[in-house]
Amino acid sequence: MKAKATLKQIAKELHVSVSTVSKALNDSPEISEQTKQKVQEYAKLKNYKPNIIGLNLKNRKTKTIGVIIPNILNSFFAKVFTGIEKVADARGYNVITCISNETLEKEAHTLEMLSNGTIDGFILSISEEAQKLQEYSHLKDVINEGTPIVMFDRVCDQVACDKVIVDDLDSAIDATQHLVNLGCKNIALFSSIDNLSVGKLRAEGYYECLKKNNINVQLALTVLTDNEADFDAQALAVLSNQKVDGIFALDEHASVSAIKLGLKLGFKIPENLSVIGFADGVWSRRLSPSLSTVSQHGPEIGSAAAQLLIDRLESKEEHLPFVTSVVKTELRQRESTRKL
Amino acid sequence: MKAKATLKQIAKELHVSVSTVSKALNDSPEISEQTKQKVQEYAKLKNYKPNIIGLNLKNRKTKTIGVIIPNILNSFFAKVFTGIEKVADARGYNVITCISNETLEKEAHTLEMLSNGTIDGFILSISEEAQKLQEYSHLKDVINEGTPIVMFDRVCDQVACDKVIVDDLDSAIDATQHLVNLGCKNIALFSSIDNLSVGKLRAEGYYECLKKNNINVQLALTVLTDNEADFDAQALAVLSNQKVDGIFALDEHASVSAIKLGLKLGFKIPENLSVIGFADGVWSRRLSPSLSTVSQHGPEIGSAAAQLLIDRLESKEEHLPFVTSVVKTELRQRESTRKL
DNA sequence: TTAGTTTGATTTAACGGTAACTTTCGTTTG
DNA sequence: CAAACGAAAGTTACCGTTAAATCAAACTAA
Repeated sequence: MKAKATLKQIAKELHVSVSTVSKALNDSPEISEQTKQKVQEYAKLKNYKPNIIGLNLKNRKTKTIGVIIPNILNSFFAKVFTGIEKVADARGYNVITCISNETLEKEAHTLEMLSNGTIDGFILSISEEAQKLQEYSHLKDVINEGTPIVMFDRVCDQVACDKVIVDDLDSAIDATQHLVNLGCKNIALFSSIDNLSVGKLRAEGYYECLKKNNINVQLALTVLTDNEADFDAQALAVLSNQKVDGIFALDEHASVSAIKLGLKLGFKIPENLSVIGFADGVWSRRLSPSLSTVSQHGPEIGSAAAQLLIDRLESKEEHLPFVTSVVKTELRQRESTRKL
Repeated sequence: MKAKATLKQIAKELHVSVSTVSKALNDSPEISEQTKQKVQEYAKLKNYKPNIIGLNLKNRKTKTIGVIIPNILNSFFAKVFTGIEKVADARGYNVITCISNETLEKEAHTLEMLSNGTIDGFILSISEEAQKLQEYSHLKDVINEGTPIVMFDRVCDQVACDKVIVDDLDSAIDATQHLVNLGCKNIALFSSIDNLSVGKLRAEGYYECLKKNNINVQLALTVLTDNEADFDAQALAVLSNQKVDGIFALDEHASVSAIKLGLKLGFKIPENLSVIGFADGVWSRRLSPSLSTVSQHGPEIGSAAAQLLIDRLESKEEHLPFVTSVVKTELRQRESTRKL
């Protein structure tokens, strides 16, 4: 292990000054071709790479983005992450990733730890706990200190920043309408994320659509929980006692359970039970029957968020207005719904 | 947005020297209690946070780990990542994450980009392409420059570094043996990762186990591909023509396809077809029937890797010997295999 | 010839922080 | 009363890099 080459070292060994070396390597016109060549060759020989830390200090920026994700095992977030990473990489940025584990404490701690020069800006989706407690001061603080934030998916109105969301309300209306169009009369609403802003919006879309079609909301067909265990129990009850012929599931767990419980209770899917769920593409395809989904375009959300952040970071304009970018969802019909 | 507080600023505003402020904030005994208190209070008021970049430069380290993962959508890697992140966080390290997308180019590029002071060490799983081409010089270069690497899961003997692996061979033997014990006579081998070191090892375990039980390997029951499309075609053929009564699947895709194709072709699982696969826990449980798996303990692999790396980074010992840590797998019986 | 410009390099300062090494000054102590 | 000590603060150098300012020598033009 040879010590890493620095400008100083090279300068000494070539008997020139540090700044000559620096300029030569940056191809400055102030330096003669001869010297440039000599320095560049020697630098290559020594495998010189400019130390980024020194540069960061000088430039007061790091070309690094902090990403805070509630849970990387949720494939939606994993997909968003791929979108972020791709754009960041293409534009020359690194990504520091942290997992809040849905806790406020970890989220706030991460924000605190990284907002000291380590990163230039954040992309995050708010943790369940922060959203439940409506505690957003840690986010505001960071923004006030001058570190921009882009929020995605789970956002909150109270914080002024760029946002990337899915049109949850409209998507839910469309999905529900699709079930109505298929002829479903008793459409159940399944959610295990009723604590999240997105969960509430999607539920609202369901209600709105039913009203528009003059269908009464049946509380007995509604499962709104904020955890998987409660959900499974209630969903089982609803499916056992009712003549459900359609299910609209608001999250991945609810979607999978809908199919699994439906099959177990003897429903024929999609013949006498149609299921549409918010879920990720890869696994929806792998289920049998494969799940018709509201596809959220995770990678697009991620890349939109990264573009927004980097655009802001690189803009000389100090007071760029905040934008909220809406990524359209798409209804992907697979085997769990009848064809129209 | 107020400018961030620096020592210099505070010093000027309090009419003391920079080093007095620095020492006061670090609670040095050289400074009087009075001054300390004054400085500390003022710093808190100004919400001073030491700029990490300056410190990094001084200390010649960043307390940041670079993680290179072939594909974050593969839930095994996502699980490993959670393990890495958890340990890193607990020990005060940040994690920069990059996705190689299974390409050599991105892997090498990432290594190159980050090994200039940005990070203290790497944790990575070799990309498919690098493994196929047996191209490891980029890894050796980084190590030679003094940046330690820990490899996990997909490793290679040619590079001297710490490694964390699963005992793929033994796990495969155990899994196959379990199928034999269940009375399976015609056990198919399903792999869509035959290009990877781990895939080859697992296949070898299958062969070894059959030999031990005096069962002939039937080529007609063997599907060894390196991509999902080929796999599906061949697997369908094998299942259509044969009296298969057991399947040992070496990766997630092969596992899911085994169940899906089996059901489609009219097999009763587990009554007349037992399936065991290498796969992730969450989704295996969600399949119907749920999949019996060789559980790879992703989080443990990640945390072991992070511990190894950080231990090395923080050791004063220059030439710590390289270790290979083996994380035991576990056979998780679910609905896709009969009970013994 | 001499001032003025070019060319090519060096010096210096700066980014933010730490720490070894001074300096200053009041208090003991011989 | 002066030398010695110690507390508390200030100076300086350094980490690696860039860039503005400066400098020296060679060349150009009046």
